[in-house]
Parts: sequence; structure tokens; C-alpha cells
Amino acid sequence: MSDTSQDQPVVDENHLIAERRAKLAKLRETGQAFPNDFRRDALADDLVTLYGERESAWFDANVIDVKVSGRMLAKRVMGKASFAKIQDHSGQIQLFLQQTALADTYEAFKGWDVGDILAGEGTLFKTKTGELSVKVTTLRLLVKSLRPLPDKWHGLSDHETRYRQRYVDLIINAESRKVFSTRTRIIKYLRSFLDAMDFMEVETPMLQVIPGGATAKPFVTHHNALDMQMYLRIAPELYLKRLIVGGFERVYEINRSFRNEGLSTRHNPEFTMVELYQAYADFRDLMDMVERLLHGLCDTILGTRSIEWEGQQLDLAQPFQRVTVEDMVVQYTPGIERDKLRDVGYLRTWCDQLKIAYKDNDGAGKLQIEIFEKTGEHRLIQPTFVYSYPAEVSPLARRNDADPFITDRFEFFVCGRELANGFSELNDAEDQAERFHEQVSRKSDGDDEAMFYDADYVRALEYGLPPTAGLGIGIDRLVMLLTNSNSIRDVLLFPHMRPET
RNA sequence: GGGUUGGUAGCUCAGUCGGUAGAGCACUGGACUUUUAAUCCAUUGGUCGUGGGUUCGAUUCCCACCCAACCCA
Repeated sequence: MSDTSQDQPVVDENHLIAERRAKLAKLRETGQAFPNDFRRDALADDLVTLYGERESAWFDANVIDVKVSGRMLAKRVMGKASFAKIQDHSGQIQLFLQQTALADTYEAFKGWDVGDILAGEGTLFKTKTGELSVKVTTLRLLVKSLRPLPDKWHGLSDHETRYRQRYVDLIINAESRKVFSTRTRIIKYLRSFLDAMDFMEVETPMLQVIPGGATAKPFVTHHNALDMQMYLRIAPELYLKRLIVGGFERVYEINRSFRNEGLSTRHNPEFTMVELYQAYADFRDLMDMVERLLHGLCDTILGTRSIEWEGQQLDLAQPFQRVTVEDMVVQYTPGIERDKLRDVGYLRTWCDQLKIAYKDNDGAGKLQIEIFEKTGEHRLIQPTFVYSYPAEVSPLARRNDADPFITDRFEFFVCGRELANGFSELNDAEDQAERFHEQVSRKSDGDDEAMFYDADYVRALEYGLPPTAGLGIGIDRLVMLLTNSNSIRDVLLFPHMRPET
């Protein structure tokens, strides 16, 4: 519990809340206002599944006693009989309440509010209209809700409130609950997929002395006892590869990383990735794995490999297209000449033309990627692997054997968005040391996204990293794809927001 | 970072060519023993995002700012 006495926030109050507070005050006078001695023995949706199809007469011959509880979402008082709909985590079921059966409790119920949490005990039956309901013999108020719920018909549509008060969104919007249960199913599938391949799930530091594994701005924090600056990780990569050095040949981690960047429909400062590393594999093995994983997810989660996303029809049934970065640059930049793609001066003239800003020390590889991101990336709607990324922008990836300008690295795009990034790992310690030096000189030239030199990581490589391939998949974006969500905030339970004013 | 749109009752939304603001639902009171957004009758409810400016008067016009959504970089 935190101490808020210093600056007690002013909470919005209104007559609706005042009335409910008065009701709560009366409850306190008559006994325990927040009882916790009721135990239900049935869930709403289980009852509907088990008994929903039974005829009305069946219930006359079979007395089914149930104890249910949940939040009241509808209340219809009709004189000496009433209906209430309660919702538990499985679904909803209707309660039928009669004055003759409930006496004083019935009168009390008339004063209870939508949003209150009730417990009902009684027998199952079907109403005239055929809705499975509980004819209640004992009714209790378990929790008095002090705040009114949104409009029962229009619901809650205001994005800001849905994100800031997700609990209200979850009470009201079934679609929202669905997105998050799907998110959990996706992550469960991913775990079982990797576990079945004998991968081991591990946890590595989020609080790091040297943030590594990606080019991004880190969050900075401070460790008081050690009096030192620390960082929230931007990726788990370097620790996971240390584990491969240690002999755990297949490892993965599903957890948060943090990047100190702006907010958008595609970016949250903290986001979830799976990173996995597999010894004795290369980047092509990982492209195959991504394909199998996506197929399995489609089959298991959606039941189809044809996805509608933002009005676009995506075909995930076929093997995914595989093309090189230079192919993409040529294809989506009409007029650019393939045999000059490694000529810095030539690429600069294209950057000028495309209004792409570049730095003096940007080489051909960096400029290629800038051009691709400007002209090609957003056009990769159907699932596509783009591979052969320049070594210049891939400081942790293994160089291609035939062409040292590029690495054995790919990124995977769907809907014009990067969903995954994988490569054959650089396991030449001396090459890695050189690449770190390059990054450090970029950093001293003012590139605050450039990497730090991680001497311990180089030392680990010097013991020998087996030939290894590594992959990272953005879980939030994957969930967006599979739930047809167009904003990352729709797949994060508590997305980052600016403070309320 | 740039552009567009929005912020009015608890919720969903109207509206005011500048004269202290409305509806539906919710709430409160009443009627009603099989409802499904129950229905019917009668009420209650607002610092019109915040701060300035213009004006006799601003929720409305102007400026700045805050928050959000969407698009672009």
C-alpha cells in the first residue's frame, strides 16, 4: 500500500456516487458490508453449456441447485418480481427474483445498483422466453459498487477512458476481454511450440549496467546502494547468447524490454518480445520456424490462415516470400540502379531526392536501409522475409560467407510492419570487438542509439559461441495481427498514457 | 516533430450565427409477478478540457496550453 496522504488526489464525485455511498453507509450499520464467506459452485457459461438446450419441462423433473455470483449488469424490477443479469469471468446468467421467495431481501434488492456484485442461490429453470435462469431462493449483496457503469446500450467507447480505466472497459466490452484472452492464448501457444522443440525458458536481467542487443535509446535509472547508473534493458539478446556459450543450446525469454522513444499506435515504451537462440542453426532455419509458428498460430488461434486485417486480405497459407534488401530497394525505388547500391555518393543523391536525412558517417548499408524503410517497408502487406541486411546496421549478426558487405540476417514483415528479426549470430569474438568499436565511435559522434562496448560479452565469445541463430518476435505486434487491432494500445492491458490532468 | 479531428450531465451524443445549455440511458420517487435497451408517470443532475484576450455579456469568437484519436515523418 502506498502513502498518498501527501497529495491526496481530488477524486471526481457526483450525486450518483453520493447516493451509493449513503447506501454503503447503511450496509455498514447492519453488518459486514464486504462479506467474503460465499462460495459459488457454478459458472454462468458452464450452466448455459450444460443446461441451455434443455426444455422447460425438464427442469420440473430435475431440480438443479446452483450457487452463482458476479457483477450485476442489468436490473429489471417489475413489481413483485425482478430480473437481474450477472456476469462472472465465464459469461452471464439471469437471476429471477420474487418477493414471495425473498421477502425483505427483495425489498433491499430494489435499492441495489447495476455494478454491484451479488451472490444468488437457487434452482435452474427456463423463463417464458426460453432463457436459462436461476430462480433465486437466497440472495446476497457481496460488494456495493460506488461508481456507476457506462451506458448499458452504448457502452464505453471513449478511447481515453478505455485505456486509462481498463477495468471499466473489461467489465463492459466483451470484445476487449476477447483480445486479452487471445493474447494469453497466443503466448501459451508460443511457449508450447518452443517447449516442444526442447527450448528452455529463462530469465535474464532487465536492469543492466550496459544496455545491449539493439540500437535504441535506453531508460536510465540509478542504483542507490551501488551509487551507479543503470539501464532498463532494450533487449535480452547479449545475456541469452552468454547462456548459449554456457551450454544451454536452446533458450528463450518472453518478457518486457524498454525503449525510450515516442508513443504511437505501434510503439509503447515497454513492450513484449520473445527472443530465442538455437545452437547449430542458421537464419534460414529461423525463417522456416517463423513460418511454422505463424501457420500453427493461425490454425490454433483463428482456425484459418486467411486473415482480414484493416480491410486487407492476408494469405498466410502459402510459403512466405523471401527477398533481399537490395531486391526491395530496386523494386520499390523506380529508377535506382542495382549496381550502384553500394556507392555512398549515389545513394546520397537518392536520399536527397526522397527527403531522407543522413549523417556524414552513414555508409552505403545504412543508406540502403533508410531508402528501403522509406519506399518499401510499408508496402510489404503480405508476409515477407527480407534478408541480407547490411553489416553496417547489423552489429551482432554474422557476415555472409560470400559477401562481407551483408549479414545472414532477415526481418519479417506483415502489413507493412516489422514483426520479427533474426540472424545467424556473430560468433567471431574479434569481429564482434571491431563492430563494437564502430558503434562506440558512432556514439561519440552523437548517435545516442548506437551500442556500448560490452567487454564481458566479447570475453564470453572468446570462450566460444557455437554456431547459433537467434530470433526476436514482437509479441504486441503479433497479437495486433491476430486480433485485427490497429493500435498497440488495444493489445496492452495498461498502455502508457500521459498523466491525467 | 507536422497536420486533421475531438474534449458539453455518470455514459452515448445534440446544441448555442455571443444573451447562464438539451435528449436518450443511468439516478431518485411512484405503478407493475416471466423481463430482454422492460414499460408507464413524475423528478434530479452541468466550472460546456484549462488559462488568458475581445465584449455590457463567452460554453460559443480569438490566442496559448493540456489530454486523446487518426494520418504523415
